[in-house]
Amino acid sequence: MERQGCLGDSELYDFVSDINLMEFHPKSTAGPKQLGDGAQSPMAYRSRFYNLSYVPGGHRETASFQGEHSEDGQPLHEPAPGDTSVYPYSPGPFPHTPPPPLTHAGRSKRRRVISVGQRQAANVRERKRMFSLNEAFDELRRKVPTFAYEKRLSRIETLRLAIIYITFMTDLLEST
DNA sequence: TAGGCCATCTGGTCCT
DNA sequence: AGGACCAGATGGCCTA
Repeated sequence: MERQGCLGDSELYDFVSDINLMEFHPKSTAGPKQLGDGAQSPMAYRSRFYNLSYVPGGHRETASFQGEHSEDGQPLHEPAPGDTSVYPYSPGPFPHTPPPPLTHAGRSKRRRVISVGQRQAANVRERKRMFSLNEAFDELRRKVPTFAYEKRLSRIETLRLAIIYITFMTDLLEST
């Protein structure tokens, strides 16, 4: 696993040490107060601080975009020209499809009826959009400094660490 | 086994 | 009209 970020060990050490002084208490209950009880290294402390676990080799790859294919491996396409089949309302087990709000005339407001093909095309676009979002997260992960053994940062951890990193670098610039 | 994280689906809303 | 964006719901995978 490659080292993320571009700081040298000493700089990283300083950065990590500086984090200790910042008021940032993510979800973890293991805050700075636990620094003395067994957190010998800044790495160990930092892991506690961010509620990150030491998982040697622990890494989960971001799922790659598999292209426009349905679950059964069939490629998904844009809706066929003649496809006028309407996507059924509340089709799946999802209870998050409440009945549309009714107007006084009893008709749904701005109800947008789409075909099965359009729904599938929208799903494909959404997957592409999320894939692109994850690519941006991966790029950000490579920019923020982490330790080699450290578990892959989650998205929320990446964002929070990036905020701290930017704050740290800004303070560093202003102090020089 | 519970909780965290993530991929995916879906409908609503906004914008072009 | 249709695409982009968003948030809620769900299920799978993984770890403690």
